[in-house]
Amino acid sequence: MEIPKEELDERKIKILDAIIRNYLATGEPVGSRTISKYTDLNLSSATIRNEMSDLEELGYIMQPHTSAGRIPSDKGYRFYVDHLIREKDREVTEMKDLVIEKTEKMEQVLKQVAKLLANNTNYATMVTAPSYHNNKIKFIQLSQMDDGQILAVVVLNSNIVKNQVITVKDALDAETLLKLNILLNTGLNGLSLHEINLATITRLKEQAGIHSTIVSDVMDALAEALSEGEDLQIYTSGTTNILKYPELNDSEKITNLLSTFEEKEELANLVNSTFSNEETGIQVYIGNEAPVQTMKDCSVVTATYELGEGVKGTIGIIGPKRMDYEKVMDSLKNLKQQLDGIFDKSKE
Amino acid sequence: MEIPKEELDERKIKILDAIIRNYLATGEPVGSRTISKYTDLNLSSATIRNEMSDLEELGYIMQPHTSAGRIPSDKGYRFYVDHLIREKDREVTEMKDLVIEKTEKMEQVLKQVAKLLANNTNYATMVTAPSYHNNKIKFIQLSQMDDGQILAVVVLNSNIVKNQVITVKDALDAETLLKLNILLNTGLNGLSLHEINLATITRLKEQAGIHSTIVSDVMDALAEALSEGEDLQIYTSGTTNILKYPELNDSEKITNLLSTFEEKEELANLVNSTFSNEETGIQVYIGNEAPVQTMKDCSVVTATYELGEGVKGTIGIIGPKRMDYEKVMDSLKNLKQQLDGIFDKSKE
DNA sequence: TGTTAGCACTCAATGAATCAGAGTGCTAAT
DNA sequence: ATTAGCACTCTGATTCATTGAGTGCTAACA
Repeated sequence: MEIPKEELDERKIKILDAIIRNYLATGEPVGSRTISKYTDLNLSSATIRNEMSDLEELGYIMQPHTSAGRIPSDKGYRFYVDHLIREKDREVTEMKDLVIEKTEKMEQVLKQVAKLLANNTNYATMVTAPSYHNNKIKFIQLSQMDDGQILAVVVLNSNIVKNQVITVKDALDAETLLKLNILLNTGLNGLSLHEINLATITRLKEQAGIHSTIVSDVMDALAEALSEGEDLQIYTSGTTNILKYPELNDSEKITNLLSTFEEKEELANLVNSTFSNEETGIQVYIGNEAPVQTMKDCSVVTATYELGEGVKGTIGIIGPKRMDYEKVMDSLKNLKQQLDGIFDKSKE
Repeated sequence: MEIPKEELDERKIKILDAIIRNYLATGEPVGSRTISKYTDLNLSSATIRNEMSDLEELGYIMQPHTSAGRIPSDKGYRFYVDHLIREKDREVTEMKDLVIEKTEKMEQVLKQVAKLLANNTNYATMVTAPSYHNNKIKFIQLSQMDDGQILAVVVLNSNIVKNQVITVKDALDAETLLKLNILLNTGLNGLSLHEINLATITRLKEQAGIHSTIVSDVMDALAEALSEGEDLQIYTSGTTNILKYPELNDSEKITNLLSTFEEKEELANLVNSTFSNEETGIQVYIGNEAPVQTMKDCSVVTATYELGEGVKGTIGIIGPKRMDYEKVMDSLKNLKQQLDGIFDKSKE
């Protein structure tokens, strides 16, 4: 990926660049005459035609039909994204609107992010809540709620709170409850969720003695409360934006896409495969590269943000292949930074 | 509404009925010949034509264009819904799929309901969480989470749990916390949310003495935690179903409709105006009757369910005007009953 | 050898013209 | 009051010609 492919000389690259930029701007196939004027290399349309013919043979561009101009192929877009995008530092003014309002509720923040991004880009967006896997238990509290019902509250390191109601045979007296609370807190505090293994659990049960069944119940509840998070909170926004792009505006495509957004399960694939990847933390899927079949006519750009200690979430933008990659990647980079920081702020 | 309008004699009603039923089934404008065969009254198409001409003049049906059959007008649909739908007891078999799985989480249940209903009807659906207004406080618990942070947990009568993190200047010792907990619980338990007035609050503060500021904080937190519910939780499902109906399948309409579903704010109007209304608890909006402008080409059927003691929520179905009103109303009745019951069950 | 002018050719998009079919409204007969 | 019959209207599908953008190729040129 490092070496600009040898198969393309300077001039071809310039032409390819011009074609793609022009197409991104207009959405129309671009012809040789246009390029002949648009670029600074002073060449006649005929020469451009020859070059374009080569570029097509190499697979970077294609014709919708014989007598039309050229549009970029997936390979073309890929080349553009990998080599042609300038890392120009865009004025930050434009990003002003992307300032996240500070709120207590994680959920609110994420919804806000999705919305903001959708409005700002005119594409569809998704944001996932951070995964809890590496999150640590900060605090556990059991309280008697009712005869026969106990409320278990678990607070995780990033101030995420989970509740679970446990039904027990007989009410516990205050003293026992206090003991259990202390037991659980000393036993589990500071553990990350997958550090709670069988050994930990049996040890707790032993210590609980006569009340070991309660401990079991609590562990079950804990598992359930947290596995609820497992099936992944995903917030989407601006899904109707995709209706704006004629190349996607076909009844079947729209149904498929919108369904994918509504069901959300599929989107998890995007998230799962998006982890990893290089220093920038931003990943671009063009057409079929995306791990979600229904998005084969789209491009997807994702970023992962991190709330400290491996607690990660994903932001994604879904739009037509001819999306404004530069702007989108910039917006994501910007938001990613803000989100990376938000944890510390919310702590203070 | 009681008296079948005198302007329609027996025969006209029969014909209108036939036209509407036929149109609901096919979606095509229906002509005189069709009616002439479809009904048992043995009349020639010519006679039907005369009657249809009358019906049109009276505003019950209309022609998309001169040489087409007739379709029902809003007034026609209204008449149909009010007078023509038979209260036949539909086999319950068909409803089998509509059994709600019992789950602890209210949120899960509601999402499930929306989905179930959407799959079953092929229309778009919405379900709102019950409003808390008349819900009573069951239990409050403050716990020390961290230095400077207190976790407040509030459980409402219907087992809805809300958390709020409170930041305080200095940590409280266990004893004080216990006192505050007792104070709050004895002071607020069993009160519905709007029963907490200034008098209650000042009394609490007095009793708290030196810690009155904490009480203030708690009340603020309480307000915030519960007002979050105010901006109305609405779950939608099957929104892409509306793409299936050609009469709605027009780019602009779709954008508007889907946006309404995504934004959700507008949907609140449906909910607010849907309260009240007669014994069945089911309400039908046809076209412009709906309090949401974007739904002028749709019909909306809503039902309110009740989780005891005035804690109400709404279920709604949004589809084309030619929706299967009978089936929809039956489904809603069915679900409404199940939901009305679910509270008691989840208590046991 | 690379570049360019010129020309024939292709194809999508547009619009006019035509035609069939469904359905109506009206009139005259029963 | 009902019906048969017919002229009329309008939509939707089909065909056909026209236009214009853009290409590929060839031959001339620097």
